[in-house]
Amino acid sequence: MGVQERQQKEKLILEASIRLFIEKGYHATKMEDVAKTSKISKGLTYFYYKNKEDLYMAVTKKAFDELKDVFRDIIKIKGKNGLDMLVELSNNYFKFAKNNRMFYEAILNFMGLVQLYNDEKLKSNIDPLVLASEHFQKLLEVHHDCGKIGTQMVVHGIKDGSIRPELQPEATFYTIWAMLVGYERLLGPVGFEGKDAKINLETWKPSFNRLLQDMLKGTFQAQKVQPVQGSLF
Amino acid sequence: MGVQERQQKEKLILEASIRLFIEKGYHATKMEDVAKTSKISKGLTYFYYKNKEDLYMAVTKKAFDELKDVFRDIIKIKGKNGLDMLVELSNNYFKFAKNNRMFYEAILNFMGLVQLYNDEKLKSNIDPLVLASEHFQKLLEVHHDCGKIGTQMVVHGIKDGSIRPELQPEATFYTIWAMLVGYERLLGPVGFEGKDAKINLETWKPSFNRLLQDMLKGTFQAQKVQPVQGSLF
DNA sequence: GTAATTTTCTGACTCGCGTTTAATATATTT
DNA sequence: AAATATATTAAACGCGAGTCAGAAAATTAC
Repeated sequence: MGVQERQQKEKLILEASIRLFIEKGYHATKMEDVAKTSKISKGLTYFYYKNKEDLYMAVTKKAFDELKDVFRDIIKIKGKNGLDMLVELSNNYFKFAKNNRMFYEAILNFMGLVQLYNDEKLKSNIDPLVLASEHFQKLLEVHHDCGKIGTQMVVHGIKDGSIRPELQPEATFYTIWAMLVGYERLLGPVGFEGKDAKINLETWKPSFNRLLQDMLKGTFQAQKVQPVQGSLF
Repeated sequence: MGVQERQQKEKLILEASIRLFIEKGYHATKMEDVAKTSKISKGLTYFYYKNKEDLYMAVTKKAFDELKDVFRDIIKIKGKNGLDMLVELSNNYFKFAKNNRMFYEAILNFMGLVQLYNDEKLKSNIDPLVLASEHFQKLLEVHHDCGKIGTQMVVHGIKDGSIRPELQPEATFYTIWAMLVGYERLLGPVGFEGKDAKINLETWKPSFNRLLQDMLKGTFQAQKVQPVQGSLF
């Protein structure tokens, strides 16, 4: 069995687990389910993946690769200025999170993992097999790739005049990304703010977009934000 | 045993589990550890809490209450304009996340839970005992409280002229909160961006602060962001 | 072409741990 | 003090992640 065949088998298991994780979630998916769906024995899954978390890391890698595609798809479009690219990225980022919830959850989980990793005291809380896994390092790289692509968009924007020139591109992009991460996370609770709340899913989005763009452009028209029609995304 | 005594016993178990969760993390903490630390039998913990997740929800409630205190401590200070309050909130929010990592992790976990809750298809993935728990509803309320306090800060800022008046206070505050959530989450990976990265923990923070304030004030001085001395927070 | 050796694969087994339960002690009511 | 309700325990259950001894298949050696 060459490298080729081994990778194909790994892919089979990976795809089975992705299907199951999407369907029932990580915890409800049993290793035996994964084995059955992959039409192999339970023991064999442990031949290809160190343990369940290692498998999840492989899923996370797949997830992050797909997210990276979202970034790449936008930067390769010609005839869009930098700011518009970032607005488009913002929309597609939210679409991605909505339509690939399990994947996005995995990405966020990874970010949390890195938090632990950076803290010498908490590093030991991470499954050592995960740390030893090839995926962990790769994931850091893909994350960095996304950062680089996004930063390019800001650079574009500064060059074409759609973004104010005094901004440091990398820090600016990561701040935008931060807004996207946080907005997506807060959507849930905001969806609940009934009664005395003046905000809801329909009204927040346009305000959010305006603030994001104002921050980058720095040219304010003192006009009211107009609510959008229909549902979001 | 009156309500009083029961609550005291619950508190004992809660405090034991908080200590253990901080020390070893949720998964590494066994229900028997909680029982031993509380000096009761394992079975009895299930008399006071429905299951481990229910206990974790109680911990989350405590966590969110503490976060709410961070919000309240700032709004009650006199002689600060709205913008300065929000800058201070931002600093203290990050401090809170750093110094109470387990608590903050619990809060983020809750936000993820609400995401599932809002999705009819994924609602069933949530432990039904958690949904039935008194804590779940209470957590939504505390979240809302935080939103209200933060919104008040924006309202202050608009009144005292430190924040541009055309902004919708609630949407604006939630956007700020989104920035905080996302910044904190991205800190981990950014801490890794070595080699060709021009950003690191020291350089991002001041840029982030500038962008946040620019967004709110809308008065740009076209000056370079100056790096801060020393470590962050 | 077959024996020796390595690699792939299986399914029964172990073991830890969350949760349940039957039995007991303690408190409360009548 | 008997009857009832509440608090508490220890043992047992059940599930599922991970292991392991050995079978099957492929590869190499002669």
